[in-house]
Amino acid sequence: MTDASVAPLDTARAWEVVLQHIEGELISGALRPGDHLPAERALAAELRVGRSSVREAIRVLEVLGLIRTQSGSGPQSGAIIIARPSGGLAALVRLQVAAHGFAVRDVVKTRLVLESAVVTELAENPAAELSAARELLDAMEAVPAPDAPAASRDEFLTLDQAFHLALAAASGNEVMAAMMGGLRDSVEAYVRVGASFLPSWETTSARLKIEHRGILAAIEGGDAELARTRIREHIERYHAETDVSGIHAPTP
Amino acid sequence: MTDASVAPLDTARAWEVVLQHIEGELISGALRPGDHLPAERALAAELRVGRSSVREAIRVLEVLGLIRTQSGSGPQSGAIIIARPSGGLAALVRLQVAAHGFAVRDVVKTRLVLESAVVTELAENPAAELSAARELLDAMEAVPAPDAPAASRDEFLTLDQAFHLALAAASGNEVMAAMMGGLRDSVEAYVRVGASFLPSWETTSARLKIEHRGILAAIEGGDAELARTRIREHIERYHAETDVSGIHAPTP
DNA sequence: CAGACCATGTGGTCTGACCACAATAACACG
DNA sequence: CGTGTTATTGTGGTCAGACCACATGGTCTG
Repeated sequence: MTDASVAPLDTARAWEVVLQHIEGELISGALRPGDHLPAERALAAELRVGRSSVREAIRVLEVLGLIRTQSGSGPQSGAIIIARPSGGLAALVRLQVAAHGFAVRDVVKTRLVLESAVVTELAENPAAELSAARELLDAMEAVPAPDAPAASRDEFLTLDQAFHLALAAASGNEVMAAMMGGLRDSVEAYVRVGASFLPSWETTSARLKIEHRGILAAIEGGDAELARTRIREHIERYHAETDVSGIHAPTP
Repeated sequence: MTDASVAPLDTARAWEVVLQHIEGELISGALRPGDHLPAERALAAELRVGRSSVREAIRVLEVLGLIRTQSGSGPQSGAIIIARPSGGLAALVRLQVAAHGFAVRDVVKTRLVLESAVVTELAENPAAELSAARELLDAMEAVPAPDAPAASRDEFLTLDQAFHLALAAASGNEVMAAMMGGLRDSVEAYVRVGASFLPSWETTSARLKIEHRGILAAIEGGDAELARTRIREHIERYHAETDVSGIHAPTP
């Protein structure tokens, strides 16, 4: 048994050792998406660190969206390398916005830049697979919006986000897709609050549907310039309408 | 004392409770950059969770670049909210690349999109403060590059990155600056490896200097289109030259 | 008054012990 | 012989307590 508490020997904290070990195995290809990480206890023994240190590294990987953990037994249990990235960026951006107070304006601006690039890419690539986006638009039409109970508003907003993400996914650039998702999530709260203050949700949602169709049409028509213009107006108008800059924190 | 092991009561894991608690205090403004988090033991007692759960949350925040931890005593010890965000995105992207979640190509592409937006913004805004970028270019000229010992190469690359970040900072959009920095950092390793394989570093660095001057000149001349073209060629050419896509893993 | 010296508080780590859960193996019973 | 039930095993999730190394600040001594 190793003597207890041998922390600052190598300057690298124990959990960093674990993290670097796993990263190394990812780079070398010893670990690939779908693979299981060794059990926490086994990893701890292998690397000669405490299980708590292993857990701290595992936690980081989980939040970063690299692995998924599941207790219990069987093939689905343990820590599994996730193939498709998700969540991590959203959590990061959300927390950075919360902590450092990134201006919502800057977040929206950045998102606009990315979305413009996405639609440009799609418009210039006729082979783009847009059926997913199309289906989401159909689903949006189907949302019951009689007089907009909060539930249907939320459902619509969810579909709205899914539409934008579908476009990003269609572009094939997962980095951009993940970033867009993260940026959108981080201003999500503001959007939902703002949406509840709209004079007429029915009017707004109808306009949003039209704008979405317009964006998709521009892409399918191969008109990148038009697609850029429309996505810009779509985002800018929406955030102008749902502006809640005077609400933020209840500064008395 | 609370009964030991009361995990799946509320469906939220203990460390998530801690994370959400801290996030809430960030959003509400109770915690601001520069503030100290409560001591781990105190936080654990307050939230009725184990210290290890608190540590897992702290670890996540640290990797995400939100806090800095320092053992010992005094004003500099403990977990402190970091003022300027850094590192987090780079770590995330780097690990995602390692896990094959992101392609380096996509990372570079995304960076290109952001940088294009930055130079466009700068070119269209005559009031932009570019003195920092200018000074960095002067510093680059001064780097002794006789026959490029590795040290001067590294120094040059550092200044190179600083130049790009200075442009982003000048645009005033912190989100974009943070993302650009993170993306650049995440491919840093690839860049440095590639740079060591260049046939003639002297030639390359001379070209890079010229390109940098050209970008800055286009911005100062208010020619957004030209600035975009130049930044694109700058980045694309560089990554074409330092392409190490065939190196990666020694797939036998 | 200055320097040495402990007391204190902090993160960092390890160990050992539970719990809840899911899959599987072993078993008993009709 | 088949089938349903019951241990067994292995996993993450959590907690509690114990050290260590370190930095600080007050206290004590020469």
